[in-house]
Amino acid sequence: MARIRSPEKRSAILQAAVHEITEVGLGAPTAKIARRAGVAAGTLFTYFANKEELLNELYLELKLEVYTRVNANFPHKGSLERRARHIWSSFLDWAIEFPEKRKVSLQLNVSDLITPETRRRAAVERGTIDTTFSELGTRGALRGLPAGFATATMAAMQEATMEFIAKHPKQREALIERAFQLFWRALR
Amino acid sequence: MARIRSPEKRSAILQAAVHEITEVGLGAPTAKIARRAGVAAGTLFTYFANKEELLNELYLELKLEVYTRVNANFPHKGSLERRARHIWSSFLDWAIEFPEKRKVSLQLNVSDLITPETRRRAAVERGTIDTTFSELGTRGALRGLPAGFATATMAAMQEATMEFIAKHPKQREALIERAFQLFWRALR
Amino acid sequence: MARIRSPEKRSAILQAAVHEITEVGLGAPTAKIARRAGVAAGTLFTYFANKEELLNELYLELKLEVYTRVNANFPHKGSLERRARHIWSSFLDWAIEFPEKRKVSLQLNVSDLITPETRRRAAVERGTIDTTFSELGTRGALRGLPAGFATATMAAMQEATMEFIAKHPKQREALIERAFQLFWRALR
Amino acid sequence: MARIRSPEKRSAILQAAVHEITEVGLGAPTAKIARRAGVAAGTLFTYFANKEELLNELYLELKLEVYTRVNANFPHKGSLERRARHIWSSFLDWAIEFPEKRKVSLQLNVSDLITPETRRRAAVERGTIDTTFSELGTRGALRGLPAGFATATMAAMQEATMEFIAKHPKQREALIERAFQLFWRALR
DNA sequence: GATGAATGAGGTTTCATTCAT
DNA sequence: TATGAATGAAACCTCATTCAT
Repeated sequence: MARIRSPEKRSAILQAAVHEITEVGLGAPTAKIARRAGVAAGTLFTYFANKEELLNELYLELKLEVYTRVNANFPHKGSLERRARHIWSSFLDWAIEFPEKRKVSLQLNVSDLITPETRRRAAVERGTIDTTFSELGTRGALRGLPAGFATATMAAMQEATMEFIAKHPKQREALIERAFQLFWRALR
Repeated sequence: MARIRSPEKRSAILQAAVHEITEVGLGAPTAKIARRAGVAAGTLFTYFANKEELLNELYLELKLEVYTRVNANFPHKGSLERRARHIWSSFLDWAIEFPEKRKVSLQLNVSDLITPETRRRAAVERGTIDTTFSELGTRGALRGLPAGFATATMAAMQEATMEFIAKHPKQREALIERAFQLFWRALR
Repeated sequence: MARIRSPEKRSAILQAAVHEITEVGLGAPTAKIARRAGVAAGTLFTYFANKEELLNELYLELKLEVYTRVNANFPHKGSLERRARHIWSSFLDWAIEFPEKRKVSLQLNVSDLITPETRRRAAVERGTIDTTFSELGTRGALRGLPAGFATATMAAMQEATMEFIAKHPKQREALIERAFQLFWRALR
Repeated sequence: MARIRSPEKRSAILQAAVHEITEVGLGAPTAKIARRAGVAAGTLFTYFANKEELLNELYLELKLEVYTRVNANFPHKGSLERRARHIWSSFLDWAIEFPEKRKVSLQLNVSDLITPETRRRAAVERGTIDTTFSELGTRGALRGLPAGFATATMAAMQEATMEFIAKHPKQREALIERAFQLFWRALR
């Protein structure tokens, strides 16, 4: 493997994996992923040692993509609420813009194929988010609860929100804001 | 009369499925499930037409098990908060008592193998819960949000709670109560 | 097995076998045959030791049914042509009346499951037909050809005739007669 | 470039199928066919999408092989009888030379696995034969009978002939000629 | 005798991965 | 490096037959 010859092909494979997994789940055949990516079946294995590695890389890629979103235009100097709201909407915007990616991310999350090591590497990149939330955790409602509870709660409430936005896309903006208010009221 | 189809065997298969799926995911081989249930490979198919049906029935079984829990000792005449707290703790108790079942339930949830029909049948059994939550939905914080948002939010926050209880089993009772307070404060 | 308890059930099974084999070929499951016959899967095996025996018996039954037809009203004292014509039409009438039986008979014929012994037993019952045809064989066109050639030729030409009658049922009578004339002209 | 799909392997599989089907019928396992062809079980499916396709292709292959025989040295300018006799003997020569192929062809013929489309494609290739026989059909004995009756009759009488040649191989040439005379006398 | 659940060998097909080209 | 044919283990499922009831 060593040096990767074509980053485009690598991306195409990951992209194709998202589509295929959306359609048929994690059991999606590597051959189909390769075909959709426009490469030969064997080529996939010059970019990823095996299917498990492909899925782990995909998991990482998706997480990083989200974190990149959050970090863009992050209001480092804003109030806690302002920063929390930024994280909240960045996440949701991404999830709404790429529903397939979100779905795949969910599947990978519950799967045993993603190694602890991969999960650790993903966590490392969450810097900004964690900073904000650890600040939240020391305050009021969350005091005494384990660190990370806020993040988990947010993730959880976002799930609920996304589900409803999927069903009522027109009310999107209102739903995002109303849901954030619930979230914020709970944690404040 | 021939031997009659035994509910015990059916249960054993579902039980075995929970174990196997916990270990290797939804790809768990039917042959292994059968072996673990103590029946021949072919016998599994006299109880479930095919793997998909097995998984759908398992999904239903798990959901019903939870709902049965919730309905036991349900304080029909209690205050809204009292009823919400009952639902909250029943759910969590079950999830904590049977972590494998919860894990499998999660996997099935995100899987495309569970048909809309199965999901509908499961939803039908949620009577008590829905009544309570629809009452919640007409009030304060949730007014104007789609019906069902409360349920989804609870489910979501419970996910977060369970995750932490799994990591800190000793603080179980405290976590359940603290998390409920967050939840209640958000929705009230 | 010994004494057969219910000839009706035996018949029902053979009848059901005809239907099932018509639909899915000789691979028709014994379980389906049994169900269609209105008996349990296991019951089939009290009437026939195994599937092979069932098929052999079916083969025999079908052959005997045809021979019975031919023997009914057989013009023992008619001319050779008259007798040949009787055989010709009896056969065709049966095949047209029971196209499913004919189809199954064909399938069994080319199958290796029918033992030489069964074929021999069937042949034994062909008395009248063979007498007529052996008479034919000593004459004109067939002299010097192996005994049985006439029968085979008739069977073969009837195949052709049936195929066309199946497609043009209205011309049935005319086709039967025209085809017989061809046959007769050839052998005379 | 990777290894290219080899026509030899494809042929080997079809050839192996002929042997296996001769021995155990259309239920012959694909695994055995593959082994006999000297390829891995999975390889069979890179040449044929599934067993049904394999059988359909085999049917086609066998038919085409016969038609190729008939077309070789076809006496396009010969008399009608001369051309009919050529068809007659070409067919029989092939059937006698490759009794296994003939047997398999018979099995496929009565099987429901061969699609109408495949049968149509096979029919398309029968050009020369059909021309000759349609000419026959307009004459004497066959006038008024559906087109194709001559072909069917020939096929049928050849069946009878082959059966006898199989039992009396020494009289082969004589039988072929005598049988043709019967055929010709009938249709003339 | 009748039943139909139970069995497990065996069938077809899929698929991650290898490797000749 | 890229290709895709080749591999063969393993998956799901079927089915003739047995046997407890």
